[in-house]
Amino acid sequence: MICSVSLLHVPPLPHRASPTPNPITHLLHNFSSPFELKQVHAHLLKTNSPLSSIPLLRVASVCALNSSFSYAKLIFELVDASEVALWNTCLRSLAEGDSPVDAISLFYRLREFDVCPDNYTCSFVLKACSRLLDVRNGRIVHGYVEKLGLQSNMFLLNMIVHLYALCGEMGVARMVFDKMPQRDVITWNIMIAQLVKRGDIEGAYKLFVEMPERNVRSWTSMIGGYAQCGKPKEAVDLFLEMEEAGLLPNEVTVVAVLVACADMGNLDLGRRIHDFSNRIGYHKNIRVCNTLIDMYAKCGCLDDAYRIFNDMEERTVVSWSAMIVGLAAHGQAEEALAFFNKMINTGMKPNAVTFIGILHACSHMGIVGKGRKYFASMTKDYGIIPRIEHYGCMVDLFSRAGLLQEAHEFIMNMPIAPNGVVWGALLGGCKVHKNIKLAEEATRHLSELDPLNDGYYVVLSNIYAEAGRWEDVARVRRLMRDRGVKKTPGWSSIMVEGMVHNFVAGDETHPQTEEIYKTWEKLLERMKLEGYVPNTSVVLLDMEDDQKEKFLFRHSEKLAVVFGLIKTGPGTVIRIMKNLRVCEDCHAALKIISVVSTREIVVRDRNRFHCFKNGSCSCGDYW
DNA sequence: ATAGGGTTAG
Repeated sequence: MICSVSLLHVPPLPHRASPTPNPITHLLHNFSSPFELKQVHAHLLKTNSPLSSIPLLRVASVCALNSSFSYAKLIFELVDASEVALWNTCLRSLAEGDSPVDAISLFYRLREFDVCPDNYTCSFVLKACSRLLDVRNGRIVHGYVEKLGLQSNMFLLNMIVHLYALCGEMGVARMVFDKMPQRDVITWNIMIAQLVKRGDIEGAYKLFVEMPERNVRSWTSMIGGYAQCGKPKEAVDLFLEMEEAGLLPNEVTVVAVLVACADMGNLDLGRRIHDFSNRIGYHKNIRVCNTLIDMYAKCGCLDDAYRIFNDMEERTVVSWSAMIVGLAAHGQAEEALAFFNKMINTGMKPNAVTFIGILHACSHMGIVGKGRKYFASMTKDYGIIPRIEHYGCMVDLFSRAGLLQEAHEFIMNMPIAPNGVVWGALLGGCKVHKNIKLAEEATRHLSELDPLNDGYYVVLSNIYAEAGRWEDVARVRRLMRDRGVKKTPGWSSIMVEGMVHNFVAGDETHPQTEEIYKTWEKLLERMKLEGYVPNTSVVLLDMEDDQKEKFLFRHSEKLAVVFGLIKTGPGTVIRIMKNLRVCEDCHAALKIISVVSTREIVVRDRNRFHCFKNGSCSCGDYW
């Protein structure tokens, strides 16, 4: 009996669609026991089927794994190829199939029956270990690699380093890495990517600097790492450096740098990457488009986000969710919900993030009833178990709407432990709706859950200040000092001609400070004619009103807007980024500025967008 | 034969 070698490459393929639903054919390709094999065998004899219809390697694998090892060997005698090579092919299909454990079992049987593993054998078993995160067997295979004298095979050592790192054994990975007589780019890249994944961006950067040569993947890992850990500036700088070095970004690089652009609101670079992607063809890539949607939405350009979404030939749940989350952040609740309906109608299944967007939209527009409905529907209709984020949205929804008691009860009845964000949402509602008692309750939990977050102390002291309880304000201040908590200084930034200009309150460091304040004075006169009245109650210091006005007029977002008016031509949209939330006075001022300057002003707040146009804001003053 | 990618509440 001779069989054609092409048979060797018939994979087990449990998924293979059989044109004729013949149960025997099906069994032949999917059997997993010698008993089933006998049935097949009997059938083949009866029908006199050609031998070429038999997937020999699968037969051998199943036999070997089911204590008919010698039978398996017999099969291999029929084939004109070396025995190890045949076993290696079996191992590979097992390692890459949906039962990698079998590859490991087969490996041990090979040893039992004196089949000597070679470098390929080891590579496939290591692959199986990686897929299973099985470091125990990995260690054993590592031992064999050394015993077989393969300890200088870079392929294998790379896989071993990768395996240890994947399984969280960074120390061992590092030791193997350090001991390697030679390393290639991949060795370094494996270490860098794994360090980044474990959040050790500094460790990764050290290796990145140290490595003798870097390829696109090395750069991409670092850029992605910085983008992910909230250091978008570093990510962008590295990206520019990479371009300088003459390397061409790939799709993954583009995604990574776009995430950074989104985070820091760097629209200029984001647009440039978009152009580049269109030129080079990356715009056909779904992930690139999803990230572009998010980038544009986070940079305040919903129209552009929508254009990307619209032009996509294929969309995933992420594309839809990115749009919904973006619309929610812009306060366009109705549109967000309309999007959700369209999404459902196209048969797309929403996920947990989709609902974060939906609930976010409801809470920002105060549509409590709908929020409740969606929260219930999420589990009932889509089987999604609410996560802490969803509970946070609900507490925010109730709190903003003034349903503070309900919010409190909701927290007490949560099936999972509330975190700082959840109590923080209640605290925020307490400030808007002036409820000192519940604010104090929230604060009690917050000083346990998130004692170093300055924001909560600030809100509480603001609540006291508004009520004129200055001795309590002083007490909170003391508490902050005792705990070493410092108030984050507010800043606003604006990008002009590719340069970021940053302003803090009362800023006098900007080279054009004088011009800015002069322009502000002139602007202020026109604003007052339009009905602007400074709202000094937002200045929570115990002082005279004219003093307060001085503080008020030097808020960073006002300075940034004035600078934008000076530096950009008529009709240009002014885009501001802010690290905290917009104060009530600035909010009122920006509405009026949008009228007297006939400009659109988009402010990205700590957690949403305000789009000021013709005297009103997209948030509908509910924020 | 060996290395990666997006959306997330305040």
